[in-house]
Amino acid sequence: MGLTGLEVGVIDFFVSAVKVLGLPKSIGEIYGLLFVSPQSLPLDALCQRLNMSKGSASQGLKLLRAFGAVKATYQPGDRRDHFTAEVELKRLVAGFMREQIQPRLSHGEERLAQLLSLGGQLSDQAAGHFQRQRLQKLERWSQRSREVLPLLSGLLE
Amino acid sequence: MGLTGLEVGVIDFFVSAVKVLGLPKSIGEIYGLLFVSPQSLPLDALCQRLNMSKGSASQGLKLLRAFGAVKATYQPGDRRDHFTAEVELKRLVAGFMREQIQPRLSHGEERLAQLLSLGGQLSDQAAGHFQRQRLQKLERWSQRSREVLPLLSGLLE
DNA sequence: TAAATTGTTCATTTTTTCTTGAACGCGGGG
DNA sequence: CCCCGCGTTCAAGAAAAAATGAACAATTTA
Repeated sequence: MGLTGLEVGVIDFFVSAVKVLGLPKSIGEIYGLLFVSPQSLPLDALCQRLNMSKGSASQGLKLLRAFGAVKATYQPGDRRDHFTAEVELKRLVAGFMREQIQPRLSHGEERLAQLLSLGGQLSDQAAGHFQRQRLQKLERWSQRSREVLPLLSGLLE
Repeated sequence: MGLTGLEVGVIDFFVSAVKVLGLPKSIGEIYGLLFVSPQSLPLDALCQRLNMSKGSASQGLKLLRAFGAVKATYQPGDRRDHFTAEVELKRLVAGFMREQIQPRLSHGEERLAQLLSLGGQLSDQAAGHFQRQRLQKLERWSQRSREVLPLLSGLLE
């Protein structure tokens, strides 16, 4: 029922990792435990071993599944879903990009488009000129991100 | 004293951007205002125009300077520091990597080293074997990160 | 079909993070 | 030498994010 030293260590490792990514601790706990566990685990096993509420575990698993970071495996003779960690770094990164980065990037681009239309109304004075240049700079940044970020997944073959 | 529509738009843009990076809103506000401002601004101008406390502005600028995202420019006849936005994407990314990512990555590697020593004590049973493999997997991930992340800065030439 | 088991949702509470503002230190001028 | 302007620090308060747990579907099985 308690966790071994190794399990605690691995879970801790993932907790720090997901915090870097801006995700809640519970996500790291769940993924970490699944990562070290030889067997797939059902939701209530996660709750018990991690001292976590059913609600947290359910929400955490939902997000992890959306990333493709855990998969549900059918276990014959058991009505419950059992979960397993996906451990291919490339897939984890791809899932994170798709679910977290891309949507925000798109949103940012919409915002930028609105800014550009505002920019059209700028004066031809020095200040207006400067600000138009800055908006162009933002456009270039946006373009670069679209080019470079997808490459990242590729580098992890 | 108030902000123009464009200024609000740009600031908003950067506020969302820094949130993606896990940084506080105030950082985005400061950088955003400096980014659209043709002139360099002293601390108290930032406070006034952003309705922000001196404490926040000071701390925000400190972090932004550590990133190399703003530079202090000397203004003759004025005892105050004046600040300007650094707008080269490559440098911004490099600064963020250096100040935020690399330290956490190093910390993670220390943790991993500890885990590996724990792993030495694992049994030769199936479970121990499985967990040893997982630790190897973590080592490979760590190695990949060390290889790939530095490349990112390079791609932004 | 009733009862039991599994998992989800969401309002509330708890925890964490950010901001504030007052106190402090430092360096000039007067 | 003392005062004043500028900036930093940090304890306390405010705001934001996450966890809880109870209510609710859905699905099985008895």
